[in-house]
Amino acid sequence: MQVTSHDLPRKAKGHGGERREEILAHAQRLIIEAGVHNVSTRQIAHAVGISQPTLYAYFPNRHTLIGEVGARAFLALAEKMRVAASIPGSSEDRLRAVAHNYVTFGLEQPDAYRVAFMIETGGHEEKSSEDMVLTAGLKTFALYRQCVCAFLPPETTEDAVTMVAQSMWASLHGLVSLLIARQRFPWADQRLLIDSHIEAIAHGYSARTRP
Amino acid sequence: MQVTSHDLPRKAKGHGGERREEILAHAQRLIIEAGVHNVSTRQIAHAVGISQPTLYAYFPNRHTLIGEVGARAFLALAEKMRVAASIPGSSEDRLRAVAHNYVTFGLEQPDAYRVAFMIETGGHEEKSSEDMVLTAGLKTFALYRQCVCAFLPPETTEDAVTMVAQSMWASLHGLVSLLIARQRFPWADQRLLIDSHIEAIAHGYSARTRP
DNA sequence: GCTCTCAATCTATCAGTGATCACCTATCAT
DNA sequence: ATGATAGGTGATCACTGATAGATTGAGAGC
Repeated sequence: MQVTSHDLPRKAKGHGGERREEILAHAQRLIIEAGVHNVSTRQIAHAVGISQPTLYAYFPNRHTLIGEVGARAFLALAEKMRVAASIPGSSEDRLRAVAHNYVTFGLEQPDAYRVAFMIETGGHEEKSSEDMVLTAGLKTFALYRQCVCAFLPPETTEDAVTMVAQSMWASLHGLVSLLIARQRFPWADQRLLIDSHIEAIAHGYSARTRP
Repeated sequence: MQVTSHDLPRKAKGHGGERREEILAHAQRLIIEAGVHNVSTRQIAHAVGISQPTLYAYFPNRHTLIGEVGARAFLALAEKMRVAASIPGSSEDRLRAVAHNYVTFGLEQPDAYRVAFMIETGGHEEKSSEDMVLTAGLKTFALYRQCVCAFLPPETTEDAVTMVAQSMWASLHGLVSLLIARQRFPWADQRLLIDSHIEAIAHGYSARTRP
């Protein structure tokens, strides 16, 4: 739990934004190291080398700060998916690849994933914070939706595409979040489970040629 | 936020268990009313009419107390699924009914569901607490697995049944947890989405007669 | 160079949290 | 009646997120 407290001098006049970035970077690191619930504002401040109240000059509250870290995790996920979305092959292959990268991201960076998806809004719903994650989420979802769109028959309506994409995403999220949150559950062989899950998702919405 | 502080006298000698039940009942109520993160040990104690340290005579820590509330929510969910699992019709109908009741439970009692499924173990993994939820979870899962087993071809191996059941459950959980946690996301029509999701889950693992 | 301004940051402090301690006190078997 | 003990307490600890008000220092204008 050794945290570096460099104690660097204050930022120049117009460069408060840099501090902001530093804070976010350290917050992300600490969260990944120790888990969301085990990181306090004081720890973050100390890691950055500033006093705790200074955080509140950059973020209205802890929730918003964590939320922004989550939003960035979302974008990292989007990047991983974007890579998979541009491999050669059939649209189904790409969909599978995207799904695979999605799951992999969640399992490799469980706390980033947790922050992005499993953060509980305390109920007060402070717009600013929630919107931040929401916007990032929408951006990432749009990317996923595109893959789904290419996978579905061309005559599918926009609304139908959206619905299918949301359904598929939910299925992926369900597996990842459960694997993360319930590690001691007697899961089937993880590799098989993931592959089978992704296969079922693709098959579930493939042309329902019910004779 | 008015809480009843009856201030009833102490329990008789062998009846500490009753207090325990009272605590759990009030904790559940408060959690459902205000959300998991907005309920403190002091609030629970005050609602029951005892002092805060007394809680620690019945539960080793807050996490365990909340965990037990979650475990009970699990059992309530199991009961709802059990009802759906015994309706007449085909095994596929029953599977759908169970899935529907699952989703409904989550949406109607989001905080019970949150406690049961979305509680973050702080990482320290105190066996007692985690096992409690895990045991209840296993019991509920076993029930679901039974429905899945009846739905699958009789020659399916035990391991395969387990895997499919876990995959299906994960899909259901994904939808419920996302609908709960991201209420402001621009979801498709909720009724349609749920029906379509359940349909896709069933179809995803139906006989893959790929010609 | 000097000074003034204001962003950047600090110290001090708040109320509330989970948890622990040493200590009462009512009940019950004897 | 009495002693053991389950049941329950007030005081307190270390820590949390958050706020108020004072202070520092970089840069603009002169």
